[in-house]
Amino acid sequence: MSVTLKDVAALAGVSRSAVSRTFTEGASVSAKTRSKVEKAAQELGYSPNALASSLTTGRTKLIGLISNNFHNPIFLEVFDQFTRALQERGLRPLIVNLTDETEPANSVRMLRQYSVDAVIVASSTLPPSFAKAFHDAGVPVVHTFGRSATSPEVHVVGIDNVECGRMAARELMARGYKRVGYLGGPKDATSAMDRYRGFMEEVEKYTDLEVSHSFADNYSFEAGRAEMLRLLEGAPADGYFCGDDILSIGALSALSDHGLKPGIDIGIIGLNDMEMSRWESVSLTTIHQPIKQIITSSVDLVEEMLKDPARYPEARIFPCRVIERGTLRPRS
Amino acid sequence: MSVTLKDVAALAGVSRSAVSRTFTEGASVSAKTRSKVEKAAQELGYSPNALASSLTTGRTKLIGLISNNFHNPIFLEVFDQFTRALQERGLRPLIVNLTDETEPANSVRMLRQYSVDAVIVASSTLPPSFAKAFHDAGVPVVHTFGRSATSPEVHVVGIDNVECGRMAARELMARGYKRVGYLGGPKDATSAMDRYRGFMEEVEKYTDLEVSHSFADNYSFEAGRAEMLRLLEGAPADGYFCGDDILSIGALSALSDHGLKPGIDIGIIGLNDMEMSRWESVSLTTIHQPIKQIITSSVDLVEEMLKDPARYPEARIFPCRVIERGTLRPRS
DNA sequence: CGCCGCATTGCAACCGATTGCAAGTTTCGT
DNA sequence: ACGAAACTTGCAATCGGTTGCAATGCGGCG
Repeated sequence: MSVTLKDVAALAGVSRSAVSRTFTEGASVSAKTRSKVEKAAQELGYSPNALASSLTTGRTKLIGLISNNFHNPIFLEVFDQFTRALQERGLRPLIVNLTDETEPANSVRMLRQYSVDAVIVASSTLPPSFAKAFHDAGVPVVHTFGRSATSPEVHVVGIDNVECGRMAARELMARGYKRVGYLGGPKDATSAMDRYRGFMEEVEKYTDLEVSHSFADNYSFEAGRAEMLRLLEGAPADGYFCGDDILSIGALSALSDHGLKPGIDIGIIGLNDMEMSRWESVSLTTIHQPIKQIITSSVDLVEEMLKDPARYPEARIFPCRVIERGTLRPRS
Repeated sequence: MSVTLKDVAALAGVSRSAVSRTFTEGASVSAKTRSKVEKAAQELGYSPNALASSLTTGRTKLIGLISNNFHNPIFLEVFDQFTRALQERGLRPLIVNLTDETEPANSVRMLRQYSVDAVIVASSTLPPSFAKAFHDAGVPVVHTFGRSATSPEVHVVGIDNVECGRMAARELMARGYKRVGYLGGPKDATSAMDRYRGFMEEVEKYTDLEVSHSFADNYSFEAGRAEMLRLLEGAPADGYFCGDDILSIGALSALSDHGLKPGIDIGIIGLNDMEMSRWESVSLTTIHQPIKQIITSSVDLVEEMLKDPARYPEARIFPCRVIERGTLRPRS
């Protein structure tokens, strides 16, 4: 079928080893043999079989990329960045779509069958135990957007969600909101709970605040919208921290249904600063998360793990900052 | 390092062949050996190395998934569908992000190195020659969202873009628009040109129309918005066919900047019917493209190619229909 | 009881590459 | 010109599995 090492060796009149060596960095081949081999390879249209070589080298350059969030537009940006960053380093993303599945067992088995060199868990909702399962199975793993910890069990790259919760609370208070609410992602999402914790921690320092909270079914426009519509049925707060931009945008849509103006009637602050939040018609005040750096850093970390698999687990936490646009009233 | 066939064979006290056979469908093994092997495998946590076996079987179950569109939110839906459909069939998507690259040579070489069983080119902008390059290299390929043709050189699954152009034109005319415009994707995108062709074909049948056209830099919100802003500087048309929903949404944002109401001051019809188009604040009248069926059908086709690689190229074209929402005035 | 046929099993070659080792060839200093 | 050091090169084993083939064992039948 396809042309192999042997064919090239035969045509070039050298041994298979010689061919192999001309295609591996830093092997000992004379200029003469090399050129003979290259000519033959050219002629036959040969390119080495990466999987066969992985058998002996133990490296496939395949990286499992796992996610469970295919409804939040931010993930298009995330995939774009990840796939490019990996490609630039000669690594290949093998995607696992985890929708409707929370058990790691299947993914672990599957990715081990394909001998991935490492795994990236790109999810802000999965618990640390998920990534841990790969670690336990001997597969190097980094959990991007994962729950940060002072002594992580696996590599984590992301933000301090608790601190973001505090930051949002402080921002609402600085603008004089007195009836504040947290509208978070699903209760089983670690990010939703961490942001909630930070938010509550901060608002509880004050006694003149009326605090409420609720959780959307998932991180999506529809869920954010539905939850805000529900809140508007009763007595809503006047300032909300929505745990994610796409929830915020859903919530904004609900406000608009009720003829309420964001930033005037009700304040909203999001988290992520995704592309859409900058759109004129949205203009969402939000907490910026440095996605690009997080992803670059994650892939850096993957490379370092490949060099030293026993590397001690590390948490890389990036600072966030508030981006002021139009959905909160001015600071008082 | 990891546990292999040999380890299991040793523990179970059988030959390596026996172990291999218990893990391959329909091989001849007695119940007794099978259970011995299964017990040993269980104990050692063995799972077969898919890549090693691919060496002899010639099947990796790896499918290259190539795209160059990571800025259009519709592609999040596309990736979701593709990855799930492939997984359900036991196939693994190996992603290639083609941003800023139009030459197939690199992708072909890379995917051949990884011995993918087949390739899916998911792009409405790449020319047929791109997919053809895989075919020529002996890699089965299906071009999803590709340019349809009566005698395709490779398998194509998608819609008839020319017909969609006509459909949009008819729709604008049925609603009494007289100064009509096409605001398409980039000029080098096959879909943009095909839609343009159909649109012009239809409007040129009438002499009482004033027709204009322009092309955005790419299929993105920003590009659609920028192009519409530019048009609004001069004398805009009163009814536009935007070659894609995300362009439409960008254009809507531009209208809103100028205080213009879609459906009242200027009509807009898009194409795709992506999730966002249904959002209240958008409510885009658009041409629905049956994404899910297209993707399922593409993956079906991949499976059939695996069975019969010499399969004769086929075009599977799905019908589209207009979804009426709020950005065109009522039919007159 | 003997023979036949079938299911099961292990041997060994092979898939496409890499690599340690030893033999052969250069290169270079003196 | 000679010998040692440094390169090159091919052989053969190996990576983790698969599979054709021949050998083995078994049951069943006459």
